[in-house]
Amino acid sequence: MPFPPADDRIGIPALMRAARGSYAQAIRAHLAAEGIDDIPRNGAFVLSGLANGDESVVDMIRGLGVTKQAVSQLIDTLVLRGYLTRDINPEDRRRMTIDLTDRGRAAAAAICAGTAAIDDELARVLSPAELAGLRAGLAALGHIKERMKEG
Amino acid sequence: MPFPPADDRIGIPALMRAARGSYAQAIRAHLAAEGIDDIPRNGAFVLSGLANGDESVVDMIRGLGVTKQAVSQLIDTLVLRGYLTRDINPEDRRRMTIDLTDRGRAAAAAICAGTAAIDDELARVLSPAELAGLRAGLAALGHIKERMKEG
DNA sequence: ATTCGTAGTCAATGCACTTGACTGTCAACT
DNA sequence: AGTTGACAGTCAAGTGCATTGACTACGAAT
Repeated sequence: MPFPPADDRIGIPALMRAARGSYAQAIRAHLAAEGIDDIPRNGAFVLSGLANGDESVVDMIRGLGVTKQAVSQLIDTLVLRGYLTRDINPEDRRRMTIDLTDRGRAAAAAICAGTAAIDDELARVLSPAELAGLRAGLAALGHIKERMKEG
Repeated sequence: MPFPPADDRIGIPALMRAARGSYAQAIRAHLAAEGIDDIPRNGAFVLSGLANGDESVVDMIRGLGVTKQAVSQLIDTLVLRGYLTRDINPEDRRRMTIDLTDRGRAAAAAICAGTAAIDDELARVLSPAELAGLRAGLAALGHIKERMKEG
């Protein structure tokens, strides 16, 4: 392991990479154990978003960092696979109202259980202070681009 | 922002997603400022790996979490774009010896500067304790899959 | 000399995302 | 009312990056 590049520095890049891959795999494994193996990459995010108040495509774009077209397609395949329904919203006929099917609700539950399991495992391994640092650090990374523009 | 799904829990998923996107963008922006805009996604990892001791394709697979074919292709395009050279290793003619060109060295330097800048920004924003927590947390996430299998 | 494991590439494929153009709907202004 | 502009969403085509499976070439061990 000749990485990370620097020495006394944080070396976030390598850590980040490893974390992201491993984390995604852990969730996928958890879902597979429940017999769910046809959820596309960002599908988990959409499903749990739906379970927590999101309703239309635009609602989902915010947290997701991709274009509306991508979300549209994503929803398309989730509808196709029986996780969602999509209907015109009568209050604003431009919008779509996306809803979970039973299958979708089950999947969303499994996803939440999976992330909760990861959270629990983290809580078991890390001290409360480390946990807080992790949250703060990830949040900071979330804004890092804007911050560096200013600074 | 109806997210994250849970309440008193960590909500790592959403944080993670935001962090990863923002972080990648920050690095790309930094490279673009140096006139470098044709580095593929994992290219930065390969270049800085090269600058720190990696030599062959197998060396890079370890940290990267992708197949050897993918790495091979990645190197292919980096060679094509003038960042790397690739020659047969005379000591073991199965292996390839990958080397940075001048252009590649410049890119690697820019990448290291970019990640260092992010590290610095993090150090400015976070307390040392939070920083340590971030590192520990990311490291833990990196092993989370194996850990959860056991537990 | 055979056999096996390793390093790497080739070719085909698939998924997810992007851009650009488009439809349909709402809201505001004259 | 009629027009203009912004917004929600989809369609279609193309790209980037990964995957799988089969293959070549080389080295090491028996």
